[in-house]
Amino acid sequence: MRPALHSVSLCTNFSEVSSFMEYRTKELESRWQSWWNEQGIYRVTNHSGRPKYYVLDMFPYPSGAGLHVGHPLGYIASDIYSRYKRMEGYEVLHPMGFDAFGLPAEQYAIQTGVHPSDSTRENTTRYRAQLKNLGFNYDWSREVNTSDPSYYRWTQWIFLKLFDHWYDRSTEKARPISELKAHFSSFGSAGLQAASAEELLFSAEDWHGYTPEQQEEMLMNYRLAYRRVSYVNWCEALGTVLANDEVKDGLSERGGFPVERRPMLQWSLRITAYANRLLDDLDDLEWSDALKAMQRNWIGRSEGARLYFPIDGSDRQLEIFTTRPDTLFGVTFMVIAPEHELMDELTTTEQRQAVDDYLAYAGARSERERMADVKQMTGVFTGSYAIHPITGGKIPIWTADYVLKDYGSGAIMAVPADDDRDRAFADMAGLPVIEIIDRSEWPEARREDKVGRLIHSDFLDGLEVPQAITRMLEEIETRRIGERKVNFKLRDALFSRQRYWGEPFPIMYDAKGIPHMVPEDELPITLPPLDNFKPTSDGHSPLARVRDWVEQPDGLVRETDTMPGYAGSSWYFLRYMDPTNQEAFASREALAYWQDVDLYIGGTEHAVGHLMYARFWHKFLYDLGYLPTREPFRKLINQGMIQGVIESVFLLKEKVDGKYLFRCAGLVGQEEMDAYIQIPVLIDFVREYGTDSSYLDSESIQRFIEWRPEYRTAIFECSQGRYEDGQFFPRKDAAGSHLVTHSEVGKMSKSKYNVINPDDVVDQYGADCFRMYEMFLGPIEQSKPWDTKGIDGVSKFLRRFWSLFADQGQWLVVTEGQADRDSLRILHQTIQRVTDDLNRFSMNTCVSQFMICVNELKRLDCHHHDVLEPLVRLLAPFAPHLAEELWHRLGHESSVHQADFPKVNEAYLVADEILYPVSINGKKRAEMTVPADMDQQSLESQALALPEIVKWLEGLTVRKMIVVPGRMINIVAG
RNA sequence: GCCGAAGUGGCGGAACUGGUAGACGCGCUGGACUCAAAAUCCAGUGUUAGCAAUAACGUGCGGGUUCGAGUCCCGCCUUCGGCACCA
Repeated sequence: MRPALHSVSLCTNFSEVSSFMEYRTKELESRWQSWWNEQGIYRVTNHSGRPKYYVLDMFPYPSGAGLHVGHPLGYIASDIYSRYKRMEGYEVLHPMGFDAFGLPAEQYAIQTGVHPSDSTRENTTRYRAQLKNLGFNYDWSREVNTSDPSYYRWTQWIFLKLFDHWYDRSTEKARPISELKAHFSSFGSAGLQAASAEELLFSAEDWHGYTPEQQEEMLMNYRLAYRRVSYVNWCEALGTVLANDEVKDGLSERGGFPVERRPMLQWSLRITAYANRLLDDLDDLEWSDALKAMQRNWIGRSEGARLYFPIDGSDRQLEIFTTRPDTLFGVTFMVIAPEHELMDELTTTEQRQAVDDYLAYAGARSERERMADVKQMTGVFTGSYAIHPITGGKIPIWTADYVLKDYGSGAIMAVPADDDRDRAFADMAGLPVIEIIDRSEWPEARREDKVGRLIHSDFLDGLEVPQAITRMLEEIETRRIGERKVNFKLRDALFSRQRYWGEPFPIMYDAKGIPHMVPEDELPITLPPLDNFKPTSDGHSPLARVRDWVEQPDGLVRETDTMPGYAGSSWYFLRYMDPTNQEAFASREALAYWQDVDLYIGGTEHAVGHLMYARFWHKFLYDLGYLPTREPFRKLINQGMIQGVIESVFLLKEKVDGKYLFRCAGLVGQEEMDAYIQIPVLIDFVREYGTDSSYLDSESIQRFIEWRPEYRTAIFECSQGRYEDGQFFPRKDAAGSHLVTHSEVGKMSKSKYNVINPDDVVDQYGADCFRMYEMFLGPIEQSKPWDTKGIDGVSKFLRRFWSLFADQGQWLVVTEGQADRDSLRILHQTIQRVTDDLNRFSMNTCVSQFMICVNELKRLDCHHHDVLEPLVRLLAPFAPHLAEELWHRLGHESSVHQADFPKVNEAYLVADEILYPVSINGKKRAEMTVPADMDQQSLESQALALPEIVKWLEGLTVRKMIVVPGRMINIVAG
């Protein structure tokens, strides 16, 4: 074998000869990053002859804090997979962009006066640099930014389409408002099956008799983007309305300010129209069952009946929804939500005062308070009665806040005998209970089990619950007192925000308040310049202050609210397909080519919010004929979080002699924890960070004090003595101070001072090493704590990989000629394992296999070109820089990322010999190595002849032999 | 409370369809090289007993199915994530 010394001149910008032997990450990685950039190897076209594959990352909100090591986990996995797919021959769309509108930039602007567009630009620049530093194969020419007018022009355009369409339930499809008007004009509401807030009944004559304003108001009942008065989460401190998923425990998710409920005229999106399809189409998606369950849960479909209870002394009736129509004879009272539209009408003069007091009380209660005392029932009698639709009996109507305005019809029939909440309320209010279900045969059963026999229920008596439900549903329909109904927990999505930093609505109002669409050719409606970002005192967006923007020459005024964060993120995956198109959000050609996202990787935090809205918008655009697919994201993987270790020190709540006292965690007992506050410490100060014994020594206490000067005079009580005023006073003859810190695994966040910046890791170990280490940590879906110590193993692996090519101060040591069988076997085993594991997104075991392979090749002292060349291609998706370097050193001039992915040759996997474990009654007792083609009989006899087996079988009879070819032999004896 | 996921060495984790539990890496121990250190290389490392060969035990707990269970079934416990007065 002769060493093949490939010419150095192949690598053009090579200056130093010595670097040929040394693996120096920094120079090598930046060199290849710029080369890829110059060569444009990650550019994709919309008309390649190759099959397409679309790999998408959830794009980030560019916060001021920058990326930490947790963010790139999913990006690395998608980068590896998209590189693999490209090498497999696909045209791979793998883009990145920024979800750049949002509250933090606006809050920052209020605090500092820095315009959100400036801070956002700065943050995106930083993010982009951090991402590029990791060597991702994004096609940056397709970058999108939701706050860019050329992007949000199309967000506004989609909004106009939503405004201009309604949902036809008979065809399960969105249709233009013009067709709805035509229907009203000819037939009134007759024959219409539409998604709407309420069912309106009117004739064509009625329609023609309405004023334009009245007509417009009726259309609002059907539009997919519509205005309504809704009770919203009003946050005084932020001066804005928050979405349900932006409120946590009655406080704003960001900032933790109190939130109250307040009525406001708001834009909403009629996502409920799509509830059925959003639910049904989940079945075909390759999402985790857990995630699908979350979405199903959120949609919350339930089957039951809608019933109408006449109101005593009125021609109105009370609509209720129930999943248990069989319990109708057990109704002893009705409850309406405090916000119910009939509230005023139902309140009698005698009860007026009591009701008003209650409404004031309920309205002032925050979500948090309501949640805090779930079991505490409150409510008052309205004074009115409903008529039981079958028995004709009078039933009192109460109001209570355990009934929710937005679920069902905002009113219930209360059956205290069969519902815990109704029972609790009846007990509180002293209302009667009629037992209607005999559950004596099922003493353990609960209501949800739907078992038992009906009693005191007229024609239902003696029936089992399921039969009673069916029977009652029939009865309801024959008597025309209601109908079968499917109800959803899903609510329409609130779409207005009283903020500056979001998409303006392409809507103007005339003098009568009728909204008009801004013509398409006037889009985008851009945000006007502004320097005061505070909301107005009456809760309007700061845009309301910009008079010459709001008030148009023709007398129209602009909508001053802006769209919420999820507007831009609900369709960004489509824009990547054709990001610079001026004529459409994406060309038909591009949409036809890319179709949908094949693989979407992102965090679980968007499980219901973003993923639900994006599916809704996608389906809407599909209905309008713009998209060829029903669902946007075919396969979805949720990456876990990378957590940090939060290090904190115990500070005694009460000062000692006017001084703060910190005490070593080792000296604080469980039971006295309450006496201390935990102060997080910047992890840079902590010795043995992340371990049980992490501590601060004298020097790091000093740094801590410099960092938090308010503790300058504090006493630090350590296990070995006391640290005070810059001096350590040891107890007896103790050596040094050890203030043990408390370590717990938790979120990596700026406020916990435990953020690890990927740039620092890359600086020390290189991007390839960082990437592989993140993958090596464990399964992609699992959350796990970051531990910098373990990275040495991966770093060592990469250097060993390198040393297969250049070793011992020699030049390239790659040899030509026939490779030996052992080397080829480990190579092909690795190809097989890595390919399989890639396809099931088991990146951590890929890395392990690479390590096993390199260990083996080192052991075999293999430097064969025919082994190393495919290995470089195999490693390329994982360590793109290193692979590119070695690829070029092997004499190639084009990129390794455009080479073919190696294919396994099964011939090399066949082993000549097999090692069989031999067990007796399932316990392994011996091993034997035999030729791979040995037949079963010989295997059995050879196993029985093994000396260990003979010894163990003494005094036993062999009853049975189990031989699994290639795997194991088990002897059953007794 | 409901829904979902997961419990394996000192640590991160592996074990694909029920077939040698602990791959790979970290850490630790010992050794080589070195004046020394780092780096590198070699060996060992589940627990218990034993000088050892070896044996027993061992995948959260209790039971079951099976020749054989980390893997399947039944019942519990713990942790994490989501939802939470949903009629």
